[in-house]
Amino acid sequence: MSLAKLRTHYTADVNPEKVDNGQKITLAGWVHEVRDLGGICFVVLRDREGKAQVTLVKKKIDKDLFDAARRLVRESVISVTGSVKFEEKAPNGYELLPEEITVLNVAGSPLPMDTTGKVEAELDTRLDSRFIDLRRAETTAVFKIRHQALQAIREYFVENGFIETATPKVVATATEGGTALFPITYFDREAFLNQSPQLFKQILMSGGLDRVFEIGPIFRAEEHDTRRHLNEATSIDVEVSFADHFDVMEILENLVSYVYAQVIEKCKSSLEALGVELKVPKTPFLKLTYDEVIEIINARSEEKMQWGDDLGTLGEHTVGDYVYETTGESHYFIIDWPTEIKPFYAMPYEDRPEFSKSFDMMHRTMELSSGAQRIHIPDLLKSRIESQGLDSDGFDFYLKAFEYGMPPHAGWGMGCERFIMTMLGTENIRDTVLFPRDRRRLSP
RNA sequence: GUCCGGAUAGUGUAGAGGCCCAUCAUGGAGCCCUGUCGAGGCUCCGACCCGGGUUCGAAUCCCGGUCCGGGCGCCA
Repeated sequence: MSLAKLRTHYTADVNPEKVDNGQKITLAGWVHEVRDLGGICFVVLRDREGKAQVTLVKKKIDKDLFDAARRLVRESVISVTGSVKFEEKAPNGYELLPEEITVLNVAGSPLPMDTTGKVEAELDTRLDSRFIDLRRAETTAVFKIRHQALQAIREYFVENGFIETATPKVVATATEGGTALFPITYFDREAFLNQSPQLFKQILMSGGLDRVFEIGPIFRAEEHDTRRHLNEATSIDVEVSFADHFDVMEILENLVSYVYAQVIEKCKSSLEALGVELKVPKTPFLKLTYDEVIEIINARSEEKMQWGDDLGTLGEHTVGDYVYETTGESHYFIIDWPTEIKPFYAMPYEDRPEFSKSFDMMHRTMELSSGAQRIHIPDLLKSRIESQGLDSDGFDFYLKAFEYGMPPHAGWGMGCERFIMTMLGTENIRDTVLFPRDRRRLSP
């Protein structure tokens, strides 16, 4: 049973440009629906790219084939060989007049959820039965777009002289402090799942790789419980030598608008399936200083902020709405954060060390990315680690890289799922991950 | 962690102390039907999260538990 025998075309590839009227083809996929009208029977076959109507007229076709078709069980896997008939009355402008229908596997019944869009299912139900959920065009569309976005990200980096790297996800010590880590057993030692490639990509700068990017999983053991947090997420990370924070902000905003443009160009049908109309964000993004952000929040929100506080959710929304109302754009930067509330590796300004050369890239609804120019001076770095209450001994492997020629450098990390979520306006970040890991969900 | 809300057929829902051996849709089984487009018509099938309590009577009220959703916190 060769593949060519089971499928010669995807449903979306059947059109007058590629296929002749009357040509014999084989489609393979799932039984989406069976509409038995008595004297005529329509079987809708669905594959990854779309749907095709298989039409059987009782009088004109073998009786056994007709009976077999009308008894097909929904969501069973079939392969149908027949001749193409371009027909205005058919949904996609063509139908398949079958000679042979092979049932490759029969689906059980009842199904865990509806695939036709007639009955909604809750996210939890959908995630429990992701294999069925993915058969819905809306769900597939999200992952096709995610794929295209990641593809565009790689293109952008490669075009701009970046090297793709892979750093360890199993590590000996906490990297940055702050977030909680998942402990694991590593032979007879305790180890952790890495929360960020931060320290490693900086070591690569000492190694002279100059411009690196990495797209990989990060793990956070926080017991947060919101629509925008995951315990296993995908981080898009960048580190650039001989650059400051403004240089890498430029890379970031250009990347974001490039990805939007590519998705708009290459994912038309997926965007349509989701009912999403995208607009390319205008660059450069607005830059607000931390001090300006405090003023905006204190002027416009119930929530009052003092210098040195981090932004709360309400504050993020207040500023996001302000930016959207005044510029019509959703993306913006918050720059010049207090050194104290940023990680130890953020470079303080030489002339006002209470401020750091750091930034967050925000979407109207949430934080997407944070970055900074990094400290490349070993003594300063060591004292910053200690002043944040961390033990510098645990950072030996990292600090060593700074003592034999570390160039000045800057970088950022962006949450891939949040990026996709804000792009598509999905209500829950779990919608953007095939098998999300959150505080409660460990399976499937 | 905290506050608020919720749990009814496979799925999504109605239900506010007796109207409920529970509504509707979808689905499944069967019958009718030659162009369906979420086809249509008829018949049947399938459920009150768990434990305790109040009451003559509980899906409905109360208490405890479990699970789920949302806001905030933590965090990216």
